[in-house]
Amino acid sequence: MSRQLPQPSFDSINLVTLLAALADPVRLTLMQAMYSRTGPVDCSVIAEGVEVSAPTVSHHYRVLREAGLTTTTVEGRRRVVSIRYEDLEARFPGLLAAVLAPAANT
Amino acid sequence: MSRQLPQPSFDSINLVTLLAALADPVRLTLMQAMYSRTGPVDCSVIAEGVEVSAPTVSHHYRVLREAGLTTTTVEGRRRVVSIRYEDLEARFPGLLAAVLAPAANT
DNA sequence: GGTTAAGTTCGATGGGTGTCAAAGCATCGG
DNA sequence: CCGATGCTTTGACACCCATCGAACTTAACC
Repeated sequence: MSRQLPQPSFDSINLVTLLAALADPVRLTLMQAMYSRTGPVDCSVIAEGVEVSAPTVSHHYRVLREAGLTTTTVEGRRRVVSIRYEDLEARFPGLLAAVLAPAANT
Repeated sequence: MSRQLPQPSFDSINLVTLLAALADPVRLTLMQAMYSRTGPVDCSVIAEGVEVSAPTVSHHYRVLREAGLTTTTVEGRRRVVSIRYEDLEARFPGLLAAVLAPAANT
């Protein structure tokens, strides 16, 4: 019933690509919003605090997914997104916490 | 005798700018080369493994410095560069280690 | 079926950026 | 003083990227 959008395998997650994906205000905001919650969340909920058009939000979700940061599944008309915690922690230990920690927001 | 090139203050180090600075193959290579050594090192020594022209190397050093990642001092004809360990660790704990750890190179 | 709703894809556009060659600028050595 | 050295600046070029409006796709609902 719910299919998963294509994403890079664990081994093909690239550090430069990952950093480039995080190096954008909108995408960093999305990631921080996901990080402050637990488990998969509806895309539109996460994107609420962001002030860009729908196509732009869609574009940013794609960049995050193709960088290996998130997993997106299609459920009906909606998209559910979640951070790839285990993969990222195994690949680059401590990176998520360092970048997305609330203290980094100041 | 040795003057220091301008760099952002501790408070004005921005996470997005910092990530953008790291999200480049050449600059990441430079940072990793600095990270594997202790203390300030000659710019030209660090840039040995990089296959770009001198102006490009100079450009990348500037980006790193203006992002708050490095400190550069002028000593005669040479430039000596070092990572701002203390500042970065205080500002974004664990970030340097997560990004520049040798394990991330694989 | 027809309609609404949620997201995506498709151009187009404007701004940013990595790269280099050439010229410029201090600095050291003779 | 003069040439060599180490690095920067400038200008130019190609390319990438964030953004949006319009059109499209798919799914829920009456």
